[in-house]
Amino acid sequence: MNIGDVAQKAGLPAKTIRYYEEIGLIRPLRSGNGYRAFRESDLHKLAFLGRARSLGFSIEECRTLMALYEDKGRASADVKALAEDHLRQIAAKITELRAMEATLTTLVHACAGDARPDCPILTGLAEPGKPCQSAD
Amino acid sequence: MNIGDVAQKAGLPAKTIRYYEEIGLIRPLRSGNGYRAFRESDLHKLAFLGRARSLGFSIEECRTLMALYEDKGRASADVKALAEDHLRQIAAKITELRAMEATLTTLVHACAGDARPDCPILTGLAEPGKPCQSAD
DNA sequence: CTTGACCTTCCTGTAACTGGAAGCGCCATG
DNA sequence: CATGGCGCTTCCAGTTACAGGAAGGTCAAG
Repeated sequence: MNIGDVAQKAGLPAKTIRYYEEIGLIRPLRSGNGYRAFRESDLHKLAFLGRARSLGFSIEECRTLMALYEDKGRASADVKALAEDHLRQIAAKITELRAMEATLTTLVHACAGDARPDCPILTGLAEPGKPCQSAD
Repeated sequence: MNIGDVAQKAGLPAKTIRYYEEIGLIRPLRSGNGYRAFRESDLHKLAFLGRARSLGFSIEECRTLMALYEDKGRASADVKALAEDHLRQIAAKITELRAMEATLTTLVHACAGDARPDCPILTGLAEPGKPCQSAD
């Protein structure tokens, strides 16, 4: 399979696939003409990566997940720990976003949104009183 | 005021303040020794920026907000539109994160998390069936 | 033989900073 | 007066996970 085929089947851009090879997540063979020659196993890995990425795992986390996936002697506890850690990160992000949403919603509701210049959103940003955590 | 003072008062790293000057968000004066000389108005702007950033506005959105803030003839509708648009982005992000959270939570609950290699998390990632949207 | 789709590599750019090196200014102490 | 140490300066590199695009090789069809 050439890169276009796997890109189509895995639902990933060819650019991304080349990038994944560059950083060592996959190691496709090469044809005589220099084209990448993907095996079924490469496609399988790419699909795995695509799904892991879509769940928000970072590239490095995906690398670890792939290693665990290929290690037939792994302990499921290791996988679970990684997933739970990631889940905590997701939850934290949601909490942060909800705080932003709440504050901003309040400001938006207070704003008339007409042709006049008076704007509680701007004064809310200008005045102290709401440090509004910016964790990450 | 030197940069250390405003960094302290605005709650922003000095590095960030230099960066904001570099991209034209602020224009502090300079003392004879080459040090940045911040006025109260600069500090005020930095605090404004810090709060806007903490609400998740991008740098470019902050630039627009600052311009609106300084335009005494602005229409509050313009500010509100920007804020509402941002609010939609936040809501979309939350929705996306919640979908990830739900899927991953299901997988995690199905995983024993012991010393055995059997792991529903890995098989869930490996098998097709859950495209798991990765919008942004 | 040419055209066009597909492939290759390489370089640049993104957002919003962070870290660090090299070097000057300023204040205080010995 | 010399020296230390902190604070300031600029500039360069690195971060994440790719995307865009240029320049050029390959392959099948007409």
